[in-house]
Amino acid sequence: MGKHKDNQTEEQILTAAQHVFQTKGMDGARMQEIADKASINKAMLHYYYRNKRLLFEAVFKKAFSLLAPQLNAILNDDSSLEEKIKNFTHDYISFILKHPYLPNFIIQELNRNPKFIEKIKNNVAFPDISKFKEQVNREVESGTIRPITAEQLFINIISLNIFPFVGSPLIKAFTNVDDKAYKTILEARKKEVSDFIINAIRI
Amino acid sequence: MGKHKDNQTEEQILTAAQHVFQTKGMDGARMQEIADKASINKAMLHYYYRNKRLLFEAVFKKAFSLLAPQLNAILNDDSSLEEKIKNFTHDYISFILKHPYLPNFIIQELNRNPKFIEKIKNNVAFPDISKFKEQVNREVESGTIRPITAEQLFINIISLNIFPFVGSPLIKAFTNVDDKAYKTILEARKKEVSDFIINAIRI
DNA sequence: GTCTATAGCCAGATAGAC
DNA sequence: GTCTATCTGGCTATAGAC
Repeated sequence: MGKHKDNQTEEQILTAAQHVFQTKGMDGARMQEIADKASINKAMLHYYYRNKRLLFEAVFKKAFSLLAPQLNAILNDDSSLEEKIKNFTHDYISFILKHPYLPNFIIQELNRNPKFIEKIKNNVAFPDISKFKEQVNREVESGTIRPITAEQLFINIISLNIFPFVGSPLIKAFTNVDDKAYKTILEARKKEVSDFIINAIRI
Repeated sequence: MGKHKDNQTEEQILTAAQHVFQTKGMDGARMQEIADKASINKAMLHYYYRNKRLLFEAVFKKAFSLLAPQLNAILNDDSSLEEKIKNFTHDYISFILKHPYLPNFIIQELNRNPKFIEKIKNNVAFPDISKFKEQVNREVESGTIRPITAEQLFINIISLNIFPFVGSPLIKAFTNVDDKAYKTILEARKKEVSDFIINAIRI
């Protein structure tokens, strides 16, 4: 960003690239398709981002930096655990309903290249679990929730929130619901998920 | 299968293809790499499977037909709901620990091409949720578990089971654990997940 | 900054000998 | 059935005019 005079073209490219990479993946994406979507020609892509890999990384970093703040909400604020779970599931599902492609994109590309996460750690605000960990441990010790490690609870929370988006084709097929009905189910999960978790850890 | 005289070569190819497709995906996989892994040459791949797409589909169907029976365990047997959840989470996590690449492969390729599931439905035993649905509804009506729709419970169960594998690079990074420690966490989930679910739905 | 034309490479697929 | 050699197309990337 800011290296060139015309930020508008740069943004156009990034938006087009985002769309193509997120639906086709790094290997399946075609520079020509990105150029067409951005209403420019291939040469411009290279002029602005040098090569396909760098363009991809720009898209990935942008996508990741949209997701990270969402996670920090549950990890690093001062509300009670129950409050946090309620707010997080509601906000997170609302957010992903607006960007349904995001979680799958991130996960797919991290699985393709796990080392990639190291590059990201240096570039975007990276969530930190330590505060959440202390909070969970405190509540377990004081007996206000059932015994559970912070890691397991964290995994449960993000599994229940993220998987319904990542695994949607699978779930739709198994439950035999169409796109519209599935959207309704996801909407209901804004409340359903927090109820489920809170019941699970309540004494 | 069975179209050629030499089933051994066919199996060799399928195993090699499985490995390459599951780590690189359809677009990232190279026929040359598959040939090398199978200790044959590229021409043989085409002789046995005609083209890349058909080879991929053979691999995908085989992978899917490994997963489907696992799901039927929770959907279509006669044990109690609590029993089912216990058995399923334990067996499923044990199974995936042996095939950790499987869920991500299935999900990744279904997201890349959602229509693909239609082809699968005709070829492999496909899980059916209707029996599970009746069972959950009965238990909710009789007041033995908290009110929840069968679809939401089903989504919760498979989310808690599958996501920790699919999202492992992400979770490892957030929780700051290495591969070995993560394996331990997954082992613990054989019990952790069913406890969590049963607490969540218990009155 | 933006374009057209093209270089250069690589991967999937096939021909044809054995 | 198995191999080597090769075709063909498509894709990233660049050269160079404007």
